[in-house]
Amino acid sequence: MQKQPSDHLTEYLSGQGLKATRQRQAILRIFAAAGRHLSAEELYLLVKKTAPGTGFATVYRTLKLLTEAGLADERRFDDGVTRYEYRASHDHHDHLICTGCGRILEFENKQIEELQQHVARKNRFLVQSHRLELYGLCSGCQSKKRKRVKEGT
Amino acid sequence: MQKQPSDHLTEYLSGQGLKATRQRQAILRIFAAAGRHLSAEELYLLVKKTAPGTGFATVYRTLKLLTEAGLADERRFDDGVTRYEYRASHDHHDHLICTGCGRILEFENKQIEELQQHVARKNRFLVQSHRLELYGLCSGCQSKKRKRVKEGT
DNA sequence: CTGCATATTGAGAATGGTATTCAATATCAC
DNA sequence: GTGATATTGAATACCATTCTCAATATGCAG
Repeated sequence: MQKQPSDHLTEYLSGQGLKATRQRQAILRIFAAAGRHLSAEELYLLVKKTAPGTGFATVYRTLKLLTEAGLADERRFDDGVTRYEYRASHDHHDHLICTGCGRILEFENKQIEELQQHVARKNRFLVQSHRLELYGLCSGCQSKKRKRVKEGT
Repeated sequence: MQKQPSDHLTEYLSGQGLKATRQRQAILRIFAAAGRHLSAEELYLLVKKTAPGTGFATVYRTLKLLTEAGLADERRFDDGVTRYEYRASHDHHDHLICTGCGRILEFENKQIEELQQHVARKNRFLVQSHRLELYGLCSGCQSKKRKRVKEGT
């Protein structure tokens, strides 16, 4: 049987002398099930449906906790809101962000990573982390734009 | 004679029906002379030395204005503060950011840009802009760290 | 050069996301 | 179960950014 996210969390918590509360378990479950980039606010709204008593601060703090536990990644794109991404087993990846509809696509490119290391070495720089984001229009928003142009709106 | 930043600004302003005020001219001059990434706060402190009456809101608004006029670039790194960079003639570039001392190095890599386009095409994505930041330790901070480890502090 | 319409300024206050405080409560080792 | 202590939820603090508004500066028309 595979290790569940909840096991991972429980382990981390007991290792740190922290407690596995009802709220933390619920938040993790809902966060993992959502399977997309969520802000604290968005997750809070989801959590409230199932567990109405849960406070915003708890959701907020739990997201930080999950990040420390390695179960989530913090992402700050250009709109000033911090989003969290559930970290399944998949590797590091970067993002394509549609400025039209806000959609977020993921990608991975080994060659780019290698070139980054190359750049770092040239500057005697030791890379701890990186972020690469491409902002633009997804295929859907490109068609919409073409249509608008054609119709002259 | 080369076109000066102030000319560029004046042109932009009159084109938009805006006014070339004392404050805007002073802010641009000081910003251009600083030649590094500055937050609104930092620039405000610099401007106050020469032109004490100038308000923070004006510095802030002028930085937005310079960005629209193409004389500045807005950068948001991971510390939550927006920084502005004077746009001289040099091309687009990306950043190495030292998590030890906050130092910012710049780099440019054509191959990475090409690979980004390749990734975009594969996803039928039309890139409008991108950001690539490498976070880590500059050579100075690496030595400091080694020293600390050696001394066991 | 003068007057006028209007863009701009500066101070302060509003905003909005993030982070903390604190008394009440839940957790868990014993 | 009991007690020490981590956690919760509500409210509040924080802080960069943005807006408001009355006073002022700008620049065009005449």
